[in-house]
Amino acid sequence: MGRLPCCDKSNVKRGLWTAEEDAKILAYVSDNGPGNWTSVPKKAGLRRCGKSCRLRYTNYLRPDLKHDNFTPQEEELIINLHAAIGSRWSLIAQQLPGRTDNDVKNHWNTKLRKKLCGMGIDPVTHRPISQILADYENIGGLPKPGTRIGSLNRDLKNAFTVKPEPHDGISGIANHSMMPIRMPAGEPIFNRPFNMNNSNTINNHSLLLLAQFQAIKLVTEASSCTNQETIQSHLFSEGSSSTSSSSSNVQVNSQAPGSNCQPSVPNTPSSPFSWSEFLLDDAFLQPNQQLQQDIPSTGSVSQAQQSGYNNGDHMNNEGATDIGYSTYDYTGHDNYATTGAVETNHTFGASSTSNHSFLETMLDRDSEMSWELVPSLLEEPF
DNA sequence: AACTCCATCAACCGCGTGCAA
DNA sequence: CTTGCACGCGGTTGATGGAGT
Repeated sequence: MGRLPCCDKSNVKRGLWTAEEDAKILAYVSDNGPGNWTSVPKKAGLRRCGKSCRLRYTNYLRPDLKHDNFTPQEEELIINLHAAIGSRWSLIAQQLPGRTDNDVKNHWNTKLRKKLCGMGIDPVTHRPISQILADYENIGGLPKPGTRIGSLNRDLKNAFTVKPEPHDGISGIANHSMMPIRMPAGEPIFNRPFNMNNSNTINNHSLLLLAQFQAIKLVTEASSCTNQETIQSHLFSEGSSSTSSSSSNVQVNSQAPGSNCQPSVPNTPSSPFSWSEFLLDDAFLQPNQQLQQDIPSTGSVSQAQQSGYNNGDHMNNEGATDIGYSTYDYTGHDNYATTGAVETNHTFGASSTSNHSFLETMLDRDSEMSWELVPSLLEEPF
């Protein structure tokens, strides 16, 4: 019961594109506009899969694309957004005019991840590697050899072998190299000790969302600053948050090593979240150590509420997005839409509507989160 | 010079989602 | 309500070229 192939693989050319093929695509698009990709190969006289044509155009031939190196500002934005929303490359790319999700993803995987490792920061959790290791020691000794902690194994080599580069694209961040990335004062749920025995927690799935919300808020606040130093002080300094008080009403005393904002969490309400899914590779975690999920969600997000994400997540053919949140401009610059169409400019930090909009996008994937919990968790009204 | 290793990035793949029939 | 199609997304692969030995 496999999925049918999108085209006759034996009859299509694969591999790198020639200038001639590029010209055919461009000619087709200039005549007909982008879209209807399945019929493009036939109409344009190409022996390529329609999907491949779309990819070639959107990732390489689109006239608005930049092909030069990423600037330090772009790199910093990518890192900040990755810390906030994880590997949602298309969302991140929308904040970077002229960059595609593929560009951003490749740049992250080949450059930024290694740079963070070299700075002693785990690129998955955006936490100091030393702190992650310390947390693991706290929960019962060092992991067995071969055990994966976040992206530690994958990047361990890089962490110790990264060479200094003459042009450090993220030098501003590198200045903070061994400084822990601090969540807003009082709610450093990423920084809190990982206590496997304490079951007095809210829904663990919600914890991850809370972490994301806080990170999003943080990035938003930072992005609203115009001056680089202030941005960094928001992101890396102690006590620089708007969520100022400690999170006293909810015990948030666990964290998800390796989980970050790209949790490999089942997103269906019917499949309960378990820590073991985050710690799948961590053989030393015994089943009976899994945290309990002892608080049922109240007022879960409805399907209607959730629909925002799925509509807005996808770019339309013109590269413009459907709903407000995704055109929010973290950098404070003009919104990006490849056709030049600009939608209403929402300000995430200043608009409760857009806050909700953004949260809806997260809640769509993580629908167990209770809306009522959000303000109290953040201790700040939306 | 020959070979191996590694980084980069374009391209591919499978899956999820929206939508129309 | 179901089905099939089109499209977009994110993870992964593989070709290529440069660096190192």
